[in-house]
Amino acid sequence: MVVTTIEKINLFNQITKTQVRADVILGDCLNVLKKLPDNSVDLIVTSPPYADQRKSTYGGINPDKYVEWFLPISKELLRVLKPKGTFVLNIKEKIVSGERHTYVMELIIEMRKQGWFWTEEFIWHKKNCFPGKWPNRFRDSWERLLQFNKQKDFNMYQEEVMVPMGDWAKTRLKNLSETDKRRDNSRVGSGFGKNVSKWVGRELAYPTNVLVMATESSNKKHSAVFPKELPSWFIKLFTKPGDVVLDPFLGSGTTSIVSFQADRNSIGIEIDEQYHKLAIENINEYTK
Amino acid sequence: MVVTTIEKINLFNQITKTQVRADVILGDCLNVLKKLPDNSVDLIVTSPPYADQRKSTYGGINPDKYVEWFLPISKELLRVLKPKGTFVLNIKEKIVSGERHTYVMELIIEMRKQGWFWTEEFIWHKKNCFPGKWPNRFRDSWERLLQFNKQKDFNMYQEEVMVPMGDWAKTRLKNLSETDKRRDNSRVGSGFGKNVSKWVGRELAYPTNVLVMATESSNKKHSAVFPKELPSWFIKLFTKPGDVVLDPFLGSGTTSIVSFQADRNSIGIEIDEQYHKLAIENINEYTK
DNA sequence: GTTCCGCATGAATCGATAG
DNA sequence: ACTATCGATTCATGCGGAA
Repeated sequence: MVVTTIEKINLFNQITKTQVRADVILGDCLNVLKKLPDNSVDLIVTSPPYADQRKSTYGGINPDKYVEWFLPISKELLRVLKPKGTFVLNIKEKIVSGERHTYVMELIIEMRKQGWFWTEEFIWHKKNCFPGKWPNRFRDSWERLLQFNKQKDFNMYQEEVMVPMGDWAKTRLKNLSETDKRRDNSRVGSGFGKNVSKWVGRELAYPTNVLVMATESSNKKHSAVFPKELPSWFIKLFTKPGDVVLDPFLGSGTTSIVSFQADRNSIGIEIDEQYHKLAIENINEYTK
Repeated sequence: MVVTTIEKINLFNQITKTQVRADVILGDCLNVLKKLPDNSVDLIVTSPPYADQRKSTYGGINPDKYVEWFLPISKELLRVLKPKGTFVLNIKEKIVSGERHTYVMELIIEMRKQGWFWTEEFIWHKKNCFPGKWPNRFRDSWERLLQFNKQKDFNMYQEEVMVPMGDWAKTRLKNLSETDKRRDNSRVGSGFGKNVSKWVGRELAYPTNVLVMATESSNKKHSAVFPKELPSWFIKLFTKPGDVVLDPFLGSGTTSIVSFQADRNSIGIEIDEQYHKLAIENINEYTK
């Protein structure tokens, strides 16, 4: 368990003392979740092991058993989430004997029966997807980001993720070249809102439900499951400083890192001892 | 019914006579489909009315009745499709009382029970999507393009839709040439010749399963459901000249136009008399 | 310091081979 | 026949070293 206190200077040049906790818990998420109190988490953002992936740590969940495996977990997540909180689930179906498996479709239907609202489906467009060539399909360059809520009324801070829309963007969109039509080079709607202050005075636009982000594959130290921008974007969108973010499948610690950096408390659960250790190392490194 | 004969000069400068038919049929697609013979269509590409859309023509299908309404149609489509043919379904779920409806999820599951293979889900990323702002969601800038097949083995002509590579391609090509020269000077190495020849002159890459295309908003005459590039892309990918393309919800005639332009026969079915008339007008205009 | 270039590295999938 | 493992395929990205 990691508990940290930091001092930060906020955007208005006022010195504030912010106490931010980053708890990294070793254990099976279902058991750990049962110990968390009701209505205590503002945002759950996670990327659970996909079917037949991460066999070493999760034993490789069979696609046919995936829904059955996940439903008890989502039930606990529903309990610990605050009424106005949000659950963002990063997932993609595997190909089984030449066709897409339907476990994600079934999961959505079953989670609604549990009481979840399926508010939206964002698309994560991975520009640098895995290479390969097959006779019957192209490379898979997108994943689902399913937004679930406990009720229709939830917290959403849209202004925090606005993206710059300069004149160049308008011109580009007007005069789409042949290449532009085929390839995505535009940053609008990509979810990049890093230095919004730099763009003050320019025109800002709301993003769409398609996020264009590259994976961080080249980082040798820790093979990040998803790029930091991804949880960071949802944290800015669905929480405010001081809120609590939960990731029941923490992996290498990405969610905890970006939560800490954004002054949000976080709870990360990881079943694998090696990943748990790695997560703590990464958090300490990125939050020095 | 429109029957047309055109003369074309093909790539080898040999004058050939190509007979391409574009049949545009007025009627309810379920009734018309029943008259089509088994295993006669190479590609079905369509954008059916979404739930509660086009109320005037289809009476506004209730989201809860959508699957029930579509299944008899998809059953006929399965029958008329050739064994190695493909069905591309452009669809997106509507928002019902604040959340995404699950009729598309249910449709996929039910169509598999009918015998369809759900091979892949392409994403159509609409860069210039409909403007607007809502307190609880962003603009919807993507739609599903569901690929269904009759069997695991189907026709696919991947080379027809290759896209230009990134800038690094030139560098890579240059380097390969350098390497090739060095190898030629230093050693005989018969095995290397093949590899190099594969890359020479190659500046194209295979696309992914995310299509970035802008909608055609400029045309005032008819609010086109999808841009011509969309059916055109799938026609090139899944058929060859002389094949038969079917669109059971033709609308303003886009599928027939691009089929004709690509030397594919087409069958378009449209229930609404005004749209049927418009489709014929558009086809005649674009194929002069 | 910049910019440029080479290089390793992926939540992959298929088909062939082996047990 | 059915499952398990392995090699081949392929391209955007960021890092590190070099000019």
